[in-house]
Amino acid sequence: MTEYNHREIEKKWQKFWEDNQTYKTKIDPSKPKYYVLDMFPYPSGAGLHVGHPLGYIASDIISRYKRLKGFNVLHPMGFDSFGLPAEQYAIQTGQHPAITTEQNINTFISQLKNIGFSYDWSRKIRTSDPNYYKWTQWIFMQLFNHYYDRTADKALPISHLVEQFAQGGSAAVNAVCDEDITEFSAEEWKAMSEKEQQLVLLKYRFTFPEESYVNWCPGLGTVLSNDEVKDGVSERGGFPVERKLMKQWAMRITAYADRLLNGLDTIDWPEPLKEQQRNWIGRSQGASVKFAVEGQDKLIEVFTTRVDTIYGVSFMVLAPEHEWATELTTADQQADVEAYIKWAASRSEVDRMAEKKVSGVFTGSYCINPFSGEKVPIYLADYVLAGYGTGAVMGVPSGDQRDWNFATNFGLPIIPILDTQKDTDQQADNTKEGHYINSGIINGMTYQEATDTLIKWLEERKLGKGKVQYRLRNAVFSRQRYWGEPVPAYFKDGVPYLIDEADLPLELPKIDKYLPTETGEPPLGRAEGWKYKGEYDYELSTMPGWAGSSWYWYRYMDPQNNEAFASKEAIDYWQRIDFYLGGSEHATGHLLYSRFWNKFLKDLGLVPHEEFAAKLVNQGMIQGVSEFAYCLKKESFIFKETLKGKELVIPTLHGEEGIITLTDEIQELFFSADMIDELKRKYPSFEFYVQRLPVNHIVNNEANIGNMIFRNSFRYRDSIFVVKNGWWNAGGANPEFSNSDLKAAKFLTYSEVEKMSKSKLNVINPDDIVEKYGADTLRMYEMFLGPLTDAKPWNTNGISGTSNFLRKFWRLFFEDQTGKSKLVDAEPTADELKVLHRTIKRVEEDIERYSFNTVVSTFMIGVNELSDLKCHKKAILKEMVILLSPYAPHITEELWTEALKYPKGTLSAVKYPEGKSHPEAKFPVFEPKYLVESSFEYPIQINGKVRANIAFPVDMSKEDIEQGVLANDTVQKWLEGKAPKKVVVVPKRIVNVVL
RNA sequence: GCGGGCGUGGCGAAAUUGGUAGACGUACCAGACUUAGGAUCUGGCGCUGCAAGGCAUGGGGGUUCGAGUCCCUCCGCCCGCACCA
Repeated sequence: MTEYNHREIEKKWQKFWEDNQTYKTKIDPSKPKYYVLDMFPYPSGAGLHVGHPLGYIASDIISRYKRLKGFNVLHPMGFDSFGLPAEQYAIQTGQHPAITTEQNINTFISQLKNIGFSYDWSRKIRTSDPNYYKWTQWIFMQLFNHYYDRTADKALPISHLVEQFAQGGSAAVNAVCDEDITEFSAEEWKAMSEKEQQLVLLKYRFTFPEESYVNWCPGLGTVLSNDEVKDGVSERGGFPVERKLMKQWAMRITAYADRLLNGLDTIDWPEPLKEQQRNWIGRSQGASVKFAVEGQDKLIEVFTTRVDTIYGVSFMVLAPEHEWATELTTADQQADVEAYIKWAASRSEVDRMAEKKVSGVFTGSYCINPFSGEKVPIYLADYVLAGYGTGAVMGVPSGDQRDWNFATNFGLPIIPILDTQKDTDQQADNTKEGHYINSGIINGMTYQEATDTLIKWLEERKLGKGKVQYRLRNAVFSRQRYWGEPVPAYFKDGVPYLIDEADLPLELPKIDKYLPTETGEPPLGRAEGWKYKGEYDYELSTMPGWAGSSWYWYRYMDPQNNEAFASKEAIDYWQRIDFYLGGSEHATGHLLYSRFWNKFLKDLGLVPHEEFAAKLVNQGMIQGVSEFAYCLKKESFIFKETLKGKELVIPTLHGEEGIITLTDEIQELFFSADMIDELKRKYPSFEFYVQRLPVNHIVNNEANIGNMIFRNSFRYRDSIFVVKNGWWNAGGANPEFSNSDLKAAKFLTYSEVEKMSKSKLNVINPDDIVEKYGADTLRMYEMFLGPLTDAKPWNTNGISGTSNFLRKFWRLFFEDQTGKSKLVDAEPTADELKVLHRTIKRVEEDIERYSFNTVVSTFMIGVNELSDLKCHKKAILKEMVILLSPYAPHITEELWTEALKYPKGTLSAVKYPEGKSHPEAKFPVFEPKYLVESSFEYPIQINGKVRANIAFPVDMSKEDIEQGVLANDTVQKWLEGKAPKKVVVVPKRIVNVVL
């Protein structure tokens, strides 16, 4: 082999790893375990783009590094293969989603293998595989069969609940349940029919069907969970979402609200992500207060975080959807109220958020403030949300700006309640400082005294209590789709029952079309004769996407097991994820649901940890650079030819007219950058007449025209365009172009950084990079781009640097032309050892703190220095090979076997599954001997007091400093330039500075 | 509005604890070699200045012998949450 040929080498070693099952992992109690996991991808039809591998490369480096450190590493990969795109493709083409999914998975696998990941592919899983979703269904059944017992503070079997009901009725039970539970005695329980009992139990089960308002997305024909809705439209597809009352399965995640919150303090996850989860759970401490309705036997309960402001209440507001809204309406207000409710219901989430105007309507009824006994009017207003708290709010205009706005609008009194409140007739003041006024029993008290007094008063009279409210709501668990896990439940007499465990998996039936039925039932309604025991109707909706991903890390531990989701032995050994890597977009979806299911499984004693992933890192997104040009919209087409070279009259949106002189720069409908700026500045509405046209640029950002090379250019409709604000050829300056081909180059495009996606024509396929530069270069370059956690645009410009580095490394081993080995057996010099040891130290430290980009720099520096030293010594280079192997596994395997002539496959410890590894094949151990000379840290004394430590440069000798001689003039210069006048170096490593 | 983060050369970025700011890589300039190439090697490259030097980490102020790093303030950018009572 003469030159570094990445194509040959990578093919060879990938085949070797596959043939030898190099990365197959087994339980090995003699070694410490380490579990590295990537969030598994949805296998979309578009295949991988360069953004996907970023995290995979980092986790692969961690895996290979940990293996070299002697850990038994579990590093699997699989596919979250249920999902919408495959189903929509099925609707369009009639092809079964399983087929599409299978094809996509194969594409993904081959792309992943191209990059040389050390996955144990024998542990591959797919959530859409019946052998996998059997266990998703099994966990669902456990959820159905358990409830949350507050006394035990954990999940317990429903059978335990039934026993307690039989013994002491509902009073005997302290459990998480629906709000609308009615009390019953043990005798009443026993007297209930089977159906009645089941309906009661549903109010306790972790998963249960219920009528509830859901986010219905007509565009997708399904419901969405809160985290799948962004700004009132669906996250996927951007279709409008409306609120609709539907029968849905729900998951009682709220039972774990406190544990989900507290658990965050025990895990090493990014702080912003934890904060997002805390917000999502939204714990707020306050009180509930019951207001009696005048003339009716009703108590309106409100939740407030400021019960201390109770004497400032001047009105009561209910959400328009509140169940008592109509009952509280008096006859003369009926028309107004009905109109308001109707109007409020018609408004979408988006309207509601966009419109800040105060709206509301008086019901005609009044309620009584339990403290003051005062009568306050009851309103309906859509600033109160039906879904949070009780759907009712006490209005305190002096202390809350929204209440203030409402009160001002409807002419309601504003009562100041603290002596420190200012200008409450101008705006609300939410201060907690000062002493209460106008406030009955709390007059003169401070905030904490007042709150305690009021809550005590309420609790004594059973008119309220201290209460903790969560923003977190139960998760909707039904999707009206085909391509998901069937729910293993059937209905008898309107009550849901689980199918027999022996009947798992409940497989997806074949259907002829993938659309909902004519009657509006989910696609599974089309399955002919699909009934449990031929008799009972199955649940027709399927599970949401997050079901299969909420426990998958356990399946990798024991993927083929047919008796359990994973054997006890496997779970006991692998425990949990040590290093989990994925995008932050899963903060309130996958990562919250997974924590919930894991806690549930922990309560059942099936898994050992309360939290499933000890460490989590969010990799930043690699964005695409979208090139686009502006052109006139079709409607504006007439301007092009007729008005070229003339003063162009541009009509604007608002009817006025503008004039601009068009030059030759307008051709082919495109506008130059200068023109766009000018037009935009002059005519703000100009944008209305132009459209953004995405253009596909040439892969390597170069184009050949005649004998000139243009970089950063793109091709569109056979014309070459030069990107951004200028163009140049190899010569640099702006030449005049006479060639007619080049005229188009005068048109400049814009570029924007945005998410990589097929529709934006900005996708870079890693296969192309691998083909051109090799997988090792891709791996190193992606790490070199910047900190792992930062979002960054893909930019191929710098890739030659890492490519050159690998070639340079190669040349340390071989003669360029002859292919002869350059390696020698001579003893390394101190300089050579210094380079090696410094590299080892930095690489180790940087990998441990996940600073993958600086590791690449360290390699480059090391190799440059070894080149300068003309160091071709085996003793040095074999350690460099091991050191580099996590980053560039192919070239290092090749160099090891070819140049270092060790037996094949001794590079990494994992090659010897029987536990034997070559003595040399360990990660090099840091040997401080040669590092001492690279830098010193000395404490520096100023006027007798140690003020700082100084790191002295490499080329200053230890003796010089200790003898008080400053040999190095850089240090001297630096110190003299600053405040100290004289520097004295004293023995015992103290530098004494005299001012 | 609330919460979190960030701001360093033409560009991506280093600087682990307050201690020579800009490592490393790109891009660019000059040169060497030459089988003319998108190869390799050498030198240069924050700004300013002939130089010595001076000025530089968004602006201003502070603490310190010493600040990219800590504190205050203003400006700008990004992310998350948002009628949550």
